[in-house]
Amino acid sequence: MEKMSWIVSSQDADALALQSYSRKEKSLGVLVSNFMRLYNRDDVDLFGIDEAAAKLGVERRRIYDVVNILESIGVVSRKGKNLYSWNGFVHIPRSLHHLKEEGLREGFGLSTICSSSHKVLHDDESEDSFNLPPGDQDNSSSLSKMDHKKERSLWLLSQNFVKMFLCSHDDIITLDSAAKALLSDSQDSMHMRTKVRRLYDIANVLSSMELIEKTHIPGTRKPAYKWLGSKSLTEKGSSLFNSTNESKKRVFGTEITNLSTKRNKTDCSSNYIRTRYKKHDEEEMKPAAKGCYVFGPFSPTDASKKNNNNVGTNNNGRLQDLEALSSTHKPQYCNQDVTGLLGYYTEAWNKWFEELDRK
DNA sequence: GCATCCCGCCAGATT
DNA sequence: AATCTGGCGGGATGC
Repeated sequence: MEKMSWIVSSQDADALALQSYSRKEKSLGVLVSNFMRLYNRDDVDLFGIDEAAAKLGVERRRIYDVVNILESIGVVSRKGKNLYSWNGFVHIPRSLHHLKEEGLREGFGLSTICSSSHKVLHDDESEDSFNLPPGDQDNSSSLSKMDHKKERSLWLLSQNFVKMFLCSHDDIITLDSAAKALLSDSQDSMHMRTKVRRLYDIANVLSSMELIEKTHIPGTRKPAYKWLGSKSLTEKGSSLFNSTNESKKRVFGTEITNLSTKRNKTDCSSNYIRTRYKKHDEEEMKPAAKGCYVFGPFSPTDASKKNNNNVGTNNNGRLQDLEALSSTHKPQYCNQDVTGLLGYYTEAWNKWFEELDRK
């Protein structure tokens, strides 16, 4: 077919200008951040892969990556086909406790930076099957094929990576050393590469959750990760993903990810929802109060705060504030789902205030 | 030129 | 048979 790419309409040119690919915007870390914003709310119980993918504007495949890693630390758990339950941050300390005990039993307490020879967990060794996907929990005579697959799963790799931090005395671990340690005997360089790739994925997610942090081996340029731990996890759960304390390293969560062009193959037919959050908009959407996360970024509390400043405001004032708030933010949301969500909440607030008014 | 890791193919599992 | 899951590694992007 003839190429006519030099003849472009101004619209096309605009489209092209918008299509500058940014790898960072599409990172798993950003996705997790957005995922948290979407689901880290009291009123979320179950969610589906499809739904999450659509709302976050990414392919299903990426959601699998995220939920597998989140499941490894208990934030979500698989309930069935295309169905996960949202457990939230409160489950992390318990999961970490489990992982630590399990890890100690399995010999994860050895040094990991230099040594690469401690035994790798095979899943059937863990009696305690916390968070195992349903269906994996019962068959004790598990098939070796299954074990083989499980052994290579992101879920298990993530758990083992966390165990290394929890059980060893090294608070800094390189992905290389982790890969070696978790690769047991195989020194195959291809396996190593693959394992390291997966560890990057996991590290991105855990970094985004501020469980670990990228750093360097002291005195060298060698990149490594440091365990930040579960300190104030509950506080994190309430504030980490509401934009008040974003990571400085990467501007995680400032934009819905994976919305612009694909990396190479120009799939123009892609019907991904294209969305763009603006940092300053989010900054205006602060949580209700420290440690009191109610509605996530869509919290109505800004409105009520405004009210409090307005001595003697009536509900009309509240509604006006709400309308002002909604009109301030609404145009910024290009993602139909998110906009829909905002609309839903606005409507809910309106109803709530009307109710209050009547009373 | 190495570090990072997105992307989507496709095999295997599940319904 | 259709659909869901998710391991895997090519190769693009970042630094």
